[in-house]
Amino acid sequence: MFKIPLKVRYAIFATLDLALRYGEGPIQAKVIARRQSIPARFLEQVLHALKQGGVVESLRGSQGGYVLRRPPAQVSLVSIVEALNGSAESNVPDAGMNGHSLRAIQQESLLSTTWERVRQAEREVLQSVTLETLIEQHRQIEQTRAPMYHI
Amino acid sequence: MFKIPLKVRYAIFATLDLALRYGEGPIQAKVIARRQSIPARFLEQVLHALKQGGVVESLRGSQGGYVLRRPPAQVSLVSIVEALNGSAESNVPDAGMNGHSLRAIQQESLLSTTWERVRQAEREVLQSVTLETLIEQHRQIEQTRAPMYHI
DNA sequence: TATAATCCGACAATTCCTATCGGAAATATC
DNA sequence: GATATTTCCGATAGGAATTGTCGGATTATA
Repeated sequence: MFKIPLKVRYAIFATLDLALRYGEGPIQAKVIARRQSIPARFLEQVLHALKQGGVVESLRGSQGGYVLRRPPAQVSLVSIVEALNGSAESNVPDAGMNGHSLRAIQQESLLSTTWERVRQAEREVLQSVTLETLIEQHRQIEQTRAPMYHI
Repeated sequence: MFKIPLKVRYAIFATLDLALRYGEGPIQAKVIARRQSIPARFLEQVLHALKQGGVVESLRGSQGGYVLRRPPAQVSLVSIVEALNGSAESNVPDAGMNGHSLRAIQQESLLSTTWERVRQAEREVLQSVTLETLIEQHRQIEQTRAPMYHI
């Protein structure tokens, strides 16, 4: 319905990469980028945001890298998405009262509860999906892929 | 959570404008634009999309304009939003199998059900809100606005 | 015929998203 | 310590999507 930025997908697959190796020590952004086909330099930024959002722990310096802060089953997609938005995302383009007429404000208040309900609905779905969930789905896909070969 | 394009708001307030005058004959795009503070020329395009989506009826020529195709209580926000998207909106940026590696396809299939659930959740909320709903909310806001004056 | 309106395609302007870059700071290893 | 590695951070380029404008064709009214 509404467009989901590529950044979100990158973040999910990066954390999923970490989840698949949870407990094996830090993993470098460069390595994740190669494995998940994500532009390395861009991924750095995404991971940085995830760190600020408390999803991921970073270890600087040689042999450093990133680690999930919590086990995969406790990392929901909401936390990932919200980490990227910095918990801001005001939805109203320029709420700074600039050229905003009284009408524009009234219009906002009329739809605000609807938008809030939409956001809440989105959140609930994303909350119900964790990295663990995705790992399971991943395994199932891997299994059902082999039989595909003799078609 | 995910950004809602301005176009959507324009469409909602334009149809709401029609809803408030439902049964009083066609209303010109120019008039709606002025009343709702929407760029006139841009609104034309939005209304055109709404017509294609079956939300609105258009009458060409002098004394023409736009009319809701159905009573306000039967026009939900989903129909408005979907009219704007032309029922397309593939969500995957470039599913044309171009440079899409096998990995990219697998990644998509892993998240596709989640995205589908998100879209469905969005749809359900938008389906539950009709122009009639908004008119009622509008009236309530109008009523509670007067008392605000002596603060 | 004159006027008023939608229709339609093209395109300009702007904003947002994606991506890249250079270098600073921190850390492990030797 | 010196060096290599890696995250951190700000700046900014590039590109795509959104937003907005324009000219004129078409359709209808009067």
